[in-house]
Amino acid sequence: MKDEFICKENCPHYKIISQVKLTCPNGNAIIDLADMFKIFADSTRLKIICAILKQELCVCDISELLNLNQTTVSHQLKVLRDSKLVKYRREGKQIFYSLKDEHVIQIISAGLSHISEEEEK
Amino acid sequence: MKDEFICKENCPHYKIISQVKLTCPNGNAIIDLADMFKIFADSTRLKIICAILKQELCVCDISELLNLNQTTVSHQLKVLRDSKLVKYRREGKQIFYSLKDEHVIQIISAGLSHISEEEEK
DNA sequence: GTAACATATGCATATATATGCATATGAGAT
DNA sequence: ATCTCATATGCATATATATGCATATGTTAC
Repeated sequence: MKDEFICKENCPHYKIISQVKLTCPNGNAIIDLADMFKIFADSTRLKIICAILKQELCVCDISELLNLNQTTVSHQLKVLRDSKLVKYRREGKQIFYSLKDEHVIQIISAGLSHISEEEEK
Repeated sequence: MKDEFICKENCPHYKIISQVKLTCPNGNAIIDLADMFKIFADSTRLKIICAILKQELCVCDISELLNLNQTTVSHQLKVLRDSKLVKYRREGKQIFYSLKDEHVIQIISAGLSHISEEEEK
């Protein structure tokens, strides 16, 4: 990628750019943030999250409720476990999942309020 | 997908399930929400968003600042335009992009506060 | 008009990932 | 120990999407 032909002298506003560089989150934080949003970027996972938003449910309940294959639910629950968004407890043969903290609710409601405002326009 | 062999009589907690069905966002809202989070789920787009968080920048500035190919930046700006998260204005040959509203900042800071709390643990 | 520049877009490709089948694991009941 | 049930996991596959090259579009200057 040659940078000579890209508006080197004319265009870039160097003073602004150096200011922005200071205030931007650093590269790792950005990647962590993107990884976190990836978790919410799948409708199946979002449905699961919403299902356990207010109470714990076992895997089978979630499958039944959302009309999803048990395998699919387990796969996505693993993703949610790995990203530490859910906790779980065993009770006999069943495993009950629930949300780990309140941040999830904040993130989702921030998203929902954006969506709903878009619809008004 | 046969539903007979899935814990039909033993497991599902039908009363809870019917309650949850009432409180869950409906399918379309979930899909819209997932689509919105998809936008934030890519580090290149997040970088671009952060770059224009506080002031407008032209495409060339963004490429320069983030050390990204101009084509890549244009592609991702198109995604952001299509999802109505950014606005833009032309000034001569250059086009300046900026954020469209405050929701973006709320969503990102909700995400950031989750990230930073995770690190403390 | 043409040349130069800033940005956008079509196409091809590489990479990620969501899903489902088959099967493994782990727990209770007999 | 064996059977059944609830859940998890390995593997294969289909789909989505991020990127870059080549090129098109739109603007200014001459």
